[in-house]
Amino acid sequence: MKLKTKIGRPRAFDTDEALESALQVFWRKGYEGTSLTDLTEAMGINRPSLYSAFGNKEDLFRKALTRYAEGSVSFVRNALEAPTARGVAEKLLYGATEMMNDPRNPPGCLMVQGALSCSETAEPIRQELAARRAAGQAKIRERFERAKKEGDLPADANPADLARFVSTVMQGMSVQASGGATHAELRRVVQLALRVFPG
Amino acid sequence: MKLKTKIGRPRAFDTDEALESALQVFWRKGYEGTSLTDLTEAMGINRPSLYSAFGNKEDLFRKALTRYAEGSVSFVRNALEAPTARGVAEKLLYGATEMMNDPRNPPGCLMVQGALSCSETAEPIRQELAARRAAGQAKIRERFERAKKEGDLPADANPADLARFVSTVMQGMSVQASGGATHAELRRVVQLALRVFPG
DNA sequence: TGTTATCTGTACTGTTCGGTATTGAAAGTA
DNA sequence: TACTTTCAATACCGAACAGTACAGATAACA
Repeated sequence: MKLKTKIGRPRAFDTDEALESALQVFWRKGYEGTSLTDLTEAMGINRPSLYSAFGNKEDLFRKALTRYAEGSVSFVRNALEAPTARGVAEKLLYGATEMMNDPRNPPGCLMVQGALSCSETAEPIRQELAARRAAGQAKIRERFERAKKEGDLPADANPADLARFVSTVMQGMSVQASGGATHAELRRVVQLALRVFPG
Repeated sequence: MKLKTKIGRPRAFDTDEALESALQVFWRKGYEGTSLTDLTEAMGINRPSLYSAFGNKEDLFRKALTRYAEGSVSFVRNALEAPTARGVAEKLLYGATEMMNDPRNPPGCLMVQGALSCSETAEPIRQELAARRAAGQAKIRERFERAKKEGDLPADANPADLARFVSTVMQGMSVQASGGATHAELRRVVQLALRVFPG
């Protein structure tokens, strides 16, 4: 669908780079805190170029969010493949500390920082973020259910509760990082959280 | 200073009720997501009345925040007086579950939901919230330091880390509540978090 | 070398934002 | 009753918001 005839004036900017710049701005300021002027300045393009390449502000945010999920958050996929439930939790939580304190990016997690509370007009974005968080948590729960079947988690363990616990800690870490918590501080939080897991 | 002569037309609205209404709106929509129109409609007063009684939007938010800290968050003060570190953690975390799921209020915690990410103009509010969260965490740390001296926490315990852990879980719970987590679900998260505390 | 399709840049749209000038109403004081 | 003080309500301000019309520029195609 991008393979149409190449007739006409070619695009003068790299859409991938522009999307990455937009992602950075949304990550730092949140959906509502970001203006189109913020975006066009960071992306180095004009408004009509932005609209023709990405649709409107909401479309652009969703595209940036997808890029984020497939980029910075890809560590989650690997974490879920760890051999034990404790290993999964370790990789998730330590992975989160690195992601949320990467000096190349704003602190915290876009799925938390993007739109926790907002006006009615941004409500669809808020819900999209909540749905993505819930989907991630469900993936963790499924992994823990498997771990329980495999005897890797004790028989009295509750996979849903453990998944929610891990999610809650990661989301709290986003708030902490946004408030200036250092990488070392978050790692010590993770060490404590991991006491909940056998192994 | 409110006891000046009562000359002149008296105020036609209850400032306390109006402030409570403003708090509810800020709590639900966040600082930037709330417009002056949202506020005046909820408070049942006109703009000039709002400005004369509360100053500008930022002043009003700070007043609402103080009301919040002295009202809904007052359970923290009681929690810190529990006899043991574990008791403190229990009261903090279970208190948070009730506060964040009180059907009379929006879900979550205003100090988290108010302004996690925002534009430059709201940056002072963002920092105020971060400072208040840090102050609360410091209070918990001091309480845990005392517990360690009293032998109530083991000698190898790190009060600062434990305080950050409890804060992190509470902040994560705010995100969870904002996403629709139920009271029972949050209570089970708390049960897991409390495994970190001896007793 | 035209023609056509697409992009870029300027300048603009209507709307909403936070904040205020102004006028008239309502109370206490004399 | 006349006066002073304070509040309430309308109507407005300039600025910023998301989004777009339009004209000029640049490429592939015939």
